[in-house]
Amino acid sequence: MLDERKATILRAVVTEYIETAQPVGSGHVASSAEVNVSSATVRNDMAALEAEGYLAQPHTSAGRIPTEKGYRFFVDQLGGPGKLGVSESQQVRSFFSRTHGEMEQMLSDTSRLLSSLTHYAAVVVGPQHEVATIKSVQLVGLSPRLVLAVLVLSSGAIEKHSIELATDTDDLIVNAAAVRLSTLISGQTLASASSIDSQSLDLGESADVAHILRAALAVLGGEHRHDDQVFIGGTSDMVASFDAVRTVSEILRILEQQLVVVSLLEDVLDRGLSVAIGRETGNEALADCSIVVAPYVVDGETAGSIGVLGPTRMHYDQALSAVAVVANRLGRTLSEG
Amino acid sequence: MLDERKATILRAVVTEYIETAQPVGSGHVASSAEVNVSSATVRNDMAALEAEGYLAQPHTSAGRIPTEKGYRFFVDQLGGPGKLGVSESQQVRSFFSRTHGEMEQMLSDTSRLLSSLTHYAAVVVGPQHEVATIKSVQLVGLSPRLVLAVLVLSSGAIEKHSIELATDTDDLIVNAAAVRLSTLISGQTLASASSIDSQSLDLGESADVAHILRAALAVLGGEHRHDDQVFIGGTSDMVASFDAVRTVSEILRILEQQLVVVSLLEDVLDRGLSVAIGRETGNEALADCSIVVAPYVVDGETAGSIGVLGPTRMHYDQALSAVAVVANRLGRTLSEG
DNA sequence: AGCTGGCACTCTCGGGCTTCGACTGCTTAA
DNA sequence: TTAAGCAGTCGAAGCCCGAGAGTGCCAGCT
Repeated sequence: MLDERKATILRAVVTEYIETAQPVGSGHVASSAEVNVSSATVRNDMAALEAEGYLAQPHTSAGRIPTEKGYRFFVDQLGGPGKLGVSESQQVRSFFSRTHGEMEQMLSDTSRLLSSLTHYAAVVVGPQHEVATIKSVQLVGLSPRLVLAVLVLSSGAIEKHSIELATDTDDLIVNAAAVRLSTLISGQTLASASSIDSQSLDLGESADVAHILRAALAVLGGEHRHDDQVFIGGTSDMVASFDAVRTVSEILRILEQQLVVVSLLEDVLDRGLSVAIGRETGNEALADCSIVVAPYVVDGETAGSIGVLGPTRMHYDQALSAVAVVANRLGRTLSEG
Repeated sequence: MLDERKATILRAVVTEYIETAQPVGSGHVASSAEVNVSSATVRNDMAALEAEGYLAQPHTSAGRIPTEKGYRFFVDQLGGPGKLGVSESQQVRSFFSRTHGEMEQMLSDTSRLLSSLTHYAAVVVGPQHEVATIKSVQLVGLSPRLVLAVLVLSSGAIEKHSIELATDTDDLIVNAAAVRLSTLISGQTLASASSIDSQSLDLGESADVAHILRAALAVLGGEHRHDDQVFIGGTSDMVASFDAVRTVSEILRILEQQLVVVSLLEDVLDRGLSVAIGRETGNEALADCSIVVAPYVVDGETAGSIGVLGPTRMHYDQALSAVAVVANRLGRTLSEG
């Protein structure tokens, strides 16, 4: 599609623009190291690249800036993540050697790590609970009509659900229900636990206990995917890449809607991409943003995803490497635990 | 200190400036409803107000803008929070009638409510755990050397701590330790639980069980205040009040450090204030910001605090009312549960 | 045929200049 | 003590102009 020289010129324009945020002219390209032709030749090729939709001109007699198609070509021909710089990979190593236990804390710290590596906003989506099995379940009565169910999953995650009862209860009943519930669902996955037929268990229970059990199972079934854990860090870094407060505000609004963020990342992965550029993100408010995303694998299963959100003119190579390395290490660390 | 007319003029300047973000001149003040003197008289008084430090001039022949001292006077003479508008108080009522159970979710939603009421960033600091008693404690073995301790507090909050062991263990030992631990600390406060002398319990335990118990108690003691729960919402709204991306980035950096935010709010409360203006916040990066904060009371005890963070030219009356009303309702709702 | 140098043209950006208008401060009179 | 008037100040906006950066195209060279 693009001959070698045009590809080189396009590459040069993109890297230069990412660096300077200024439209880049034929002169700069011609004087760059990889290009050995005169500026006039570059001009001709740049005109062709513009005609084909890879570049755009903010106005006549200004330099060119890459279009989304231009960035897309640039990213595609990058061909996968490169290596991390020494200080960065040092930082990653020391982070993962230091980190331990406490999943929630770890994921939150990971988002901080990723944003500090890339200087963009980092998003870490916690493991799906569907594959994890229930390690332990506990019911705690907080008030006569309010019971808290606390589940500990094999992944180390904790789920809590409050159960509101129609009638008063007491600790004895709650404990009886807890024991029964524990034998019913321990060792199962959340999905299979929530599909237990609550009709089948009325036999042999007191009405009160059965009442609580049914309410508990209903609650487990109800909230399925609702509580993906999402950790977002480094928004202040990312903000510095933009110059209109208006844009910043819109982007922050997106990031505040965690459900949107999660589906954003998963959409991108579903489409088999690791980078979504501008409108490719599927969100008009992110027209000036790109997303770099990677899944992480725990015990052979894709568990969650991590990503960074930055301006379309982001340092794709660095972001790709950072995301890839961190996803890899995070998966491995979670697998051990 | 200030005669009535000067106070009125100052009030007019502040409200006008809050509305328009433009320096306000003597003409505007003179034509405002509450002032019945000519612009020349206003000019004289404004010059005096400037000399006394309530107003400042960006440059000669521009209008005046309030200084921090000016805002301070304005806020003080406001004399406590006023009433909320009808649509806002409607919103609050419907929120608190809808909300129920699940504390974490409730606090997070509260921060959303508060930011939607004020259009500034809202901070909600969860109840301190120190006063709450331990309702239930559970130990779950995740791997041979990793045990998760899950505490349910009377407030409905959940604390989890991972415990790393020096030697392998198994479920039998963990369960024995859990039973023992439960009898030891159930019903106590976190503070008193963590002060249990771990020497006194070696008797009558197997070495393995004692090992876990000691580790568990150590962990409880260690992290004391560390995990205040903080919920921040509405940053995108607040951002829109500023016009320099630079400023925005610095403010976001502060908000990302949750520990800083918590101590910021508590500092203000400790000084007996409900509003901190500009540098009064004690943070140079927040020189252009003000904080409005209120504690909330659960079961007669001050449990936590909520606040909003906005530009110094914020709508103090609205913010004060919103914070006061929400703090009040939140405390009452948490007291019932 | 393809590349290059040259040239005319376009358009932004910044400086300098002027005008306009919004203020102020001061002086004077009621 | 207040009001009115007046001169003075300074930023904002508009305008012009020159400089500079870039472009497109053409003619000539390899």
